[in-house]
Amino acid sequence: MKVSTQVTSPNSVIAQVLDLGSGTFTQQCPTRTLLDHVTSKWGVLVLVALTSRTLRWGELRRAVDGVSEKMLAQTLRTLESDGLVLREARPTIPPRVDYSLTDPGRELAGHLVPLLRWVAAHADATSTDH
Amino acid sequence: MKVSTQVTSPNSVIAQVLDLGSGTFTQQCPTRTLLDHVTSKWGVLVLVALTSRTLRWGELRRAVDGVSEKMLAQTLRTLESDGLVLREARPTIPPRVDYSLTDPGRELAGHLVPLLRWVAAHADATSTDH
DNA sequence: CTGTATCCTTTCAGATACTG
DNA sequence: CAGTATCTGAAAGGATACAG
Repeated sequence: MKVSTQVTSPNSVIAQVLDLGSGTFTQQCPTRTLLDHVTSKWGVLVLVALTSRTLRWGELRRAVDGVSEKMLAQTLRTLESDGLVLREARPTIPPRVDYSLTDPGRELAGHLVPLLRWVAAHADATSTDH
Repeated sequence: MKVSTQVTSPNSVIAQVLDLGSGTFTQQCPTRTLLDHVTSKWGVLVLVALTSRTLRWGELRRAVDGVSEKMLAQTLRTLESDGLVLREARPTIPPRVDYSLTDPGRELAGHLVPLLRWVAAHADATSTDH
């Protein structure tokens, strides 16, 4: 009859905060993978940039300052396979490819925008108070 | 009065979406650093875990499944220096250290919780439709 | 214009061992 | 209990060249 101080499952705290079944956001959970995609360095910025409107490859590259071609391509492929971004290639010369948010992508971006607004508003304060 | 297709600054798209001055979230912008901290692999989970209540080191380690001691320490130091997490060490034997959210940290976590809820709700769908 | 392929450097991250 | 220090392999990321 052991009354341990740790009766609950490993990550119960996070699951509890989110009102979800225990086991969510454990290491093996698929949520972890998706979370890493959407919170990736470039993923966040791409999703937010596409909030305004459909953008072409070149426009995206300029919108997301500092991204390399390699990382932009990789990020877009990931987000597309996650069903968050729609890629539409037109077989014209010169080629033209449009990127836009899917419905789920737009929903997600809706959560990211206020987050980035908060970050922008507090970046100065946090960098000066240490 | 030039009405070119590209009159605005490099990353104007993102600044426009966020209703902020052009230049926000450029590569050199301090917002980028803070954004990377709060959207880091372990940072997000630590902040959400601390939403429920103050947690001790050992509790945090169990709450954030899969994190190594090294990464937990590194993440906590970063979040503390950003003014998001408060660290309170008690000089007792054995040592006890409490971690909690500061007011800004709590505000930020308020944006992260709905994001993680959305991710949890869509993880299955996005992983099966490719 | 829209990418892909390759190389190379830097950073991330886990394992292990050790300290107060 | 709550960390730090060091080592090493894996992964991210950038630069360049090139292709459709």
